[in-house]
Amino acid sequence: MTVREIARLAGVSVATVSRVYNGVGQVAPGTRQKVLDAIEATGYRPDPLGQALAAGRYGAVGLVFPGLSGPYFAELIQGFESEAVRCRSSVHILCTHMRDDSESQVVEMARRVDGVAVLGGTVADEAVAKLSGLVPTVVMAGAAQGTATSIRTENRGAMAELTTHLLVRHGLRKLVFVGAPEGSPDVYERYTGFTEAHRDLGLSPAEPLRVTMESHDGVRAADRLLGNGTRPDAMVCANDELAFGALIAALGRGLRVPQDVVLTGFDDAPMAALVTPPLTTVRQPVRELAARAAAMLLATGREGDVLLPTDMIVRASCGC
Amino acid sequence: MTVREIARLAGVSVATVSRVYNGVGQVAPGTRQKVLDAIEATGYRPDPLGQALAAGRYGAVGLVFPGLSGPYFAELIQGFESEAVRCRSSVHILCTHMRDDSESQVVEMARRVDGVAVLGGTVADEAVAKLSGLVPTVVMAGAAQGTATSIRTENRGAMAELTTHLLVRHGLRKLVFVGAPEGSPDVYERYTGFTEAHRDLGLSPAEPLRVTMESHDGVRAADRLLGNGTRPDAMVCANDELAFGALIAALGRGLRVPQDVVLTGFDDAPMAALVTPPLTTVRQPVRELAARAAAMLLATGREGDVLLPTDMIVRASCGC
DNA sequence: TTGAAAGCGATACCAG
DNA sequence: CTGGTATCGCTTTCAA
Repeated sequence: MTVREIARLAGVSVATVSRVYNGVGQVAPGTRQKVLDAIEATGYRPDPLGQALAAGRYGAVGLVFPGLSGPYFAELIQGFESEAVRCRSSVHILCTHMRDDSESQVVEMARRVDGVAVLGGTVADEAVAKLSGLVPTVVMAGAAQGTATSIRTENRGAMAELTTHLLVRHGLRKLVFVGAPEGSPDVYERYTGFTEAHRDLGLSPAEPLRVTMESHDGVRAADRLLGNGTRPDAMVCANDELAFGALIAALGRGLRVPQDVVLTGFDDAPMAALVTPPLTTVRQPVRELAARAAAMLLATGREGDVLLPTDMIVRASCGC
Repeated sequence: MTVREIARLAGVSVATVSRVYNGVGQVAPGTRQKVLDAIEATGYRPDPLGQALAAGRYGAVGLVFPGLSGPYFAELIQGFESEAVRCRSSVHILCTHMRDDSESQVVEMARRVDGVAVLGGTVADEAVAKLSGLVPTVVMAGAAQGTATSIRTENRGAMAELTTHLLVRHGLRKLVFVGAPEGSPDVYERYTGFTEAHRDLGLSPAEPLRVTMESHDGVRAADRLLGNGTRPDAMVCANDELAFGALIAALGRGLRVPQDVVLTGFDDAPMAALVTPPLTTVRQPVRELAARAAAMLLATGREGDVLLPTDMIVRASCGC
């Protein structure tokens, strides 16, 4: 079914079909009805390709992230997708993980979409800057580059608050940050909050235990940290997944949480409240972050950089 | 940059530019070089939209799934995406979760891609049949409908083997299947294997504990099952995530696994080998499943239905 | 109010 | 070996 078919069926020109379908311009009621009947009878829907070519718009937005695992990415993708679909836009995804030619692929993607949202730390800053010259771009959970805008959550302050809580309220001293600050802007900011809290109290923070962000990495981290005699007072994990892994490993060794070792996370994943002991963590609105990123891409008026608030959630795993 | 620009720059016709760029037909070396120079100088890359319109192909494939979380979906998406990108195709995603108009959205997606892979149980069978009339379709982890093909893993046999192991090798009797058979073809098949194993031994299986598939559901399931006096011998979880949640909940109550309660999973997620005790489960090639689904969509010769093998992985959580 | 026709960007056939 | 031109499906002037 093409416009021409419908035009033939309704005995009008393609221009009129287009006008009726899109509800623009003036069309006589009788003519309009003939066209609507033809559309109804055939179930005609315009080919998105033709529309895109004519309009110079693609009706699609892109989402770029490194790889994915755990509830964080699940929320991110679903938040983004929901908003995009609501705006009648389709969603392209690109996982760059472990691929060396990711920059060219991102640029390639940019040619097929009306805007791209990229997760901070996924591609090089220069690539983001370049991308932003091609198509509206928003960096999620990272810093804007070029003409891109950014949307992020308050990581640093929340982690500083959490760390201070451990240091002051619980009097802990041997804290180890679990996560790689170099891995992503998010983790970098969290680690910055961690060190700031120490410095503010005249303490010097330990080196972070650099691991990736999946729960099995938390298991390994706990095995390294809790195995020998120099066990830390607390493992301050860069996300909840790590904390869950660490929790399983700690319990598996017969250690008690929080008595023998304190554990904290970040994200407030659904399971955080359900594990024993419930996890002290920081809630961040990931779904909203992604949804707003999509909205920023699709909206006409461009918003500036956005910072979403986070909340420290104190449960029992810190000793409270 | 359009073909016309390049043609003008190189002093040739658009036809020649197209020939050079696509490496088809005969072009004189000198002419070829002029075109290549112009392409090089401008960084020209043909607009995918124009190509799609001319070729009647979109250079994109679609992936449809309910919602997502956990390692299963991570593997699925990444496997699909990797193969699609390898075949120079872009990836559209659609999450139907909790959306009532998913059928029309799937059809809408079908109009923008060269093929659609849908996860079994995501949309109604009739919708899949309809879809398969529109565009090449493959059902992952589910039954084919209409002209769609399917690719799945051997769920039933593996679960029957695992259940038999529990029943015969460990002499357990009170087994509870955790998962909703109605939720997806995958879980249905697993439950079928579970019941078959019972019947083969003249036993009658208990009703399944119907829960969704995320780890926090495993926590809740364990709380329900392990709380009162009628604790089962084993929780046979429909996937590893549920088992992890159940493990955390069990350990949190001071129960020992496998002495007090046996736990098994399905998927062999990375963490399965790392938890304490290591999880007895079934390994299924999710990544390969998804990659082959993408390949089936993109390949010229259509494959028939595919069944991928699974492996029972016996670790310590079953009592071995 | 309507239609003819010019794009949008690329491919491919048919002459030359 | 090369160029002109029709074509893909749609939108949008411009005239009538």
